Amino acid sequence: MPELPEVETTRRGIAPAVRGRRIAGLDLHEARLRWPVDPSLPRRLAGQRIRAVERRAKYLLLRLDRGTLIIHFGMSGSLRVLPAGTPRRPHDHIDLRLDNGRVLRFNDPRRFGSWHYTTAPPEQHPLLRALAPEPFAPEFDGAYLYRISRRRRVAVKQLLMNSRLVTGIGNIYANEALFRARVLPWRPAQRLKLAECARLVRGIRAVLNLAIRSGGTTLRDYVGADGRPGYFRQKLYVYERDGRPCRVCGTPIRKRSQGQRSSYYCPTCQH
DNA sequence: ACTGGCTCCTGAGGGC
DNA sequence: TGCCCTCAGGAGCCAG
Repeated sequence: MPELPEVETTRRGIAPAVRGRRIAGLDLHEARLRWPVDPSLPRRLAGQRIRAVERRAKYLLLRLDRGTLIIHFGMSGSLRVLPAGTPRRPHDHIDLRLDNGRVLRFNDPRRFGSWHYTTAPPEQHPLLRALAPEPFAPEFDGAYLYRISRRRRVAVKQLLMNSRLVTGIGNIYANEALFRARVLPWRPAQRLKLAECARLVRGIRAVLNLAIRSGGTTLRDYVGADGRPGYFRQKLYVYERDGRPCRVCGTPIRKRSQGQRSSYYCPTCQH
């Protein structure tokens, strides 16, 4: 799923229902996620209050009294707020029961998601330690992108999807940001001009902002905290639009395989 | 130090 | 209808 806009939409959706609540219990129905979920989680979390709901890159962070829950949605994960006692559906793996009669329920058909708990500062956790700056942080600018792309031969699209270099971007938003910056996805990173890097930063921020405002992009599994899909899909310029006319110039959008993933581009607008 | 390929898993959709 | 193949919002890990 879940690139930055979907995680952020979930964060905003669940925050009002969970912030300040006490954890009544955790039901672990399926621990075989990307990494096995710690079976002592129920004991360790019970009774703690949820102090804040934050996001780092594509990770959702629940700040508790004595530690932090670090949740990742993988390719197909989602988190919903439901009334206690709502019958479980297929792939509902974890329930975080709250003291207000609600349950925070994690569903993930492909089980690429993860749940970790740490009592150390979360930024020191191995999964978060090496992450690049947030796309909206001041230090993430054209000069930054230009600097990290020197000497790298990888295609610019791969660079955008490398979380040690750029965070929050997956296949959908990489394609969309490249279209907005008018840069072809397979351009070697080291050949980018400073002006193109600046356009990419603007394109990344614009597409992420708009997607957040639309509640994210739903292709298959993703739903927000209220169970409703995101509707940014209708505003996509290139992703899964091959054969259809470019919204800017009318040229048919093309699709090409790049590193085990699909790239979509306008052969006229992008160079 | 980079880079590309493989891997985990389930489900949907297309071709025959 | 059913079977087989390909592909899908991620990203850690490994060999070269």
